[in-house]
Amino acid sequence: MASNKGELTYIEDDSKRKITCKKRKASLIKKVNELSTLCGIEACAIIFDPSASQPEIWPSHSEVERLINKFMEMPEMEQRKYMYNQESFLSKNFNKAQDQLKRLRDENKRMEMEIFMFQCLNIGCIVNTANMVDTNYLLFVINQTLKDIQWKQSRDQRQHGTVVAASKEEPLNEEVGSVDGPVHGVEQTNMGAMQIQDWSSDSTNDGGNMMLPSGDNNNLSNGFWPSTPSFP
Amino acid sequence: MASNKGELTYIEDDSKRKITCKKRKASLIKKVNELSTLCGIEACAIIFDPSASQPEIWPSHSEVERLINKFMEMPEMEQRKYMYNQESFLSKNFNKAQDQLKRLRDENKRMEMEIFMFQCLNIGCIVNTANMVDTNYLLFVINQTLKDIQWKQSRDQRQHGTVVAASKEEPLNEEVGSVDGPVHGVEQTNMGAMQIQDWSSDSTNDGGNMMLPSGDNNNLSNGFWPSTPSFP
DNA sequence: ACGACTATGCTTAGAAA
DNA sequence: TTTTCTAAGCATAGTCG
Repeated sequence: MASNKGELTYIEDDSKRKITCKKRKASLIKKVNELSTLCGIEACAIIFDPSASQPEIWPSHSEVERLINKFMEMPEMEQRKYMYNQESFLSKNFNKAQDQLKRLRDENKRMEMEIFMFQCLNIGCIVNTANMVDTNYLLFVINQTLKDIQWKQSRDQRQHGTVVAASKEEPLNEEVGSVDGPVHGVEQTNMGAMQIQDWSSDSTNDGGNMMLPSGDNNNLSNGFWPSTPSFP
Repeated sequence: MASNKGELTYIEDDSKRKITCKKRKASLIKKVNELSTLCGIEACAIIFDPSASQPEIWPSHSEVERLINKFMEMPEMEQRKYMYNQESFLSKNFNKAQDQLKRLRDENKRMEMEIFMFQCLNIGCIVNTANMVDTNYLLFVINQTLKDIQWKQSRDQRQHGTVVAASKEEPLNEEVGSVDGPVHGVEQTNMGAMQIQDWSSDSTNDGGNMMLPSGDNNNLSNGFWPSTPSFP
C-alpha cells in the first residue's frame, strides 16, 4: 500500500487527492523541519494548494520572506546572466537598469522595515524578533534613525537653543511621503517603551553584525522614536 | 536504525551531518516532487546549505521566482494585520505608508519585467516563457509599451507630419533613468523579431487574462520595440 | 569522499468507524 | 469530514568496500 505503488501521476479522484495531499503536506513539512534541525540548515517551503486560499508555508511567513530575500540577492539573476551578452550595444543601459533595480530593491526592503517599525511603535515592543524579520538590518535602520534624530536635535539646539520635543497633543505630520518634511523632534510614545527581546540569543543571522554601524547606542529601550519617520 | 531514533537535534559530527544532509535533501526534494505531481500542487523549496555556495532549489530557479512572486502578492502582509490596530492614532500615516509600499512593490515588479524584456530584445525571442516569468503581467507590460509607442508615434506625426523612425546607426539614448527623456520613435531590432512561444498552451496562470488590457494588438511578433524604454 | 547494502522504523494508501 | 488503524513500502543511519 504505502506510498504510491510505482505510479506517480496526478490523482484524479477528488477526495482521494485531498486526503493524500493533506497527509503528504504534513509529512513534507515534518521532513523539512527535521532537515533543518538535524543539519542546521536554513530552509523554507511554499506550497500552493488550490483548495486552500492561503499557501502553506514553513516555517513562518516572515522567515520565508527572509530566506526569499537571501535567495533573491544571492544568485543575482543567475539564469539571466547567460542570456545577457556583454558585448551587446545595450550593455551600458542594461547595467544602469540593473543598478537601479538593485536600488529599488533596497528601497523596498527599507520601506518594509520602516513599516515594521511603525507597527512596533504601535504595539510597544518587538516580540519574537528572531523569527519576525532580519534583525541585523532592523537594528541598522533603528540606529540610522536614532542618529538622524540626534543630528536633528543638535541642529534644532543650534537654531533655537532648545530641544523641540513634540507633545502627544501635537498633531502628527500627515505628509508621510515627504522626505524634506518637518520633523518635530522626538516623542516618547505613550504606548510603552520600545523593547527588543531575545536579541542576544539570536544565532540565525550568519552574517554576524557586519551590518551594524559602529554606533555608540545599541541600547534601544529608551522609548525614543521619531514622530514622523520619512517615507521617501 | 532508520531515521533518527527518537532524537531530533543538531548533528555535531561534521561528516555524519554532511552525509545525512545530502541524503535527506535528496529525499526531501523527491517528496516535494511527489506531492507536486500527485496532487497537482505548485510547490517550491529553497534549502540553504552552508557548505554549498548556492542554495539548493526546487524545481528551478525561475519557477521558484514565479512562486515567490505569487506568494509575495497573495497574503499581503497577513501576519502584520493582526498587529495593526485600526484605532491607532497612526492609522492614517500607516495606511499611506502601506499604499506607498504597494506602489514600490509594483514599481519593482515592473522594473524586473522591463529588464527581462530588455534581455528578450537582446536575444531576440522569449523562450519557455511559461516557466520564466508571470506571462500575463509580461503581456500587460508589453501592451502598455506598445500603446505608449503608438501614442508617441501619433504625437510625432501631429508635430512633424512624419513618423520618426530611428535607424540602427542612431546612437542610443544613454539616460536610462530619465522618464522625460526623448524617445526616438520605434526601432526594428536587428537581432531578430520578438516572439512569444508556447503562450496559448500556458495553463499555469490561474488568474485568466484579467490583467490583460482590452487592447486590440495581442500579436506581438511584429518586432517593434522602443529603443529607449524609460526606467523611472 | 562516494556508492552499495541492510535492518529498522517511519510513511502512507486504504479502509473502517 | 475527520480520526484511527494497519499492512506494505520507503527512507535512512550505519557499515562495508
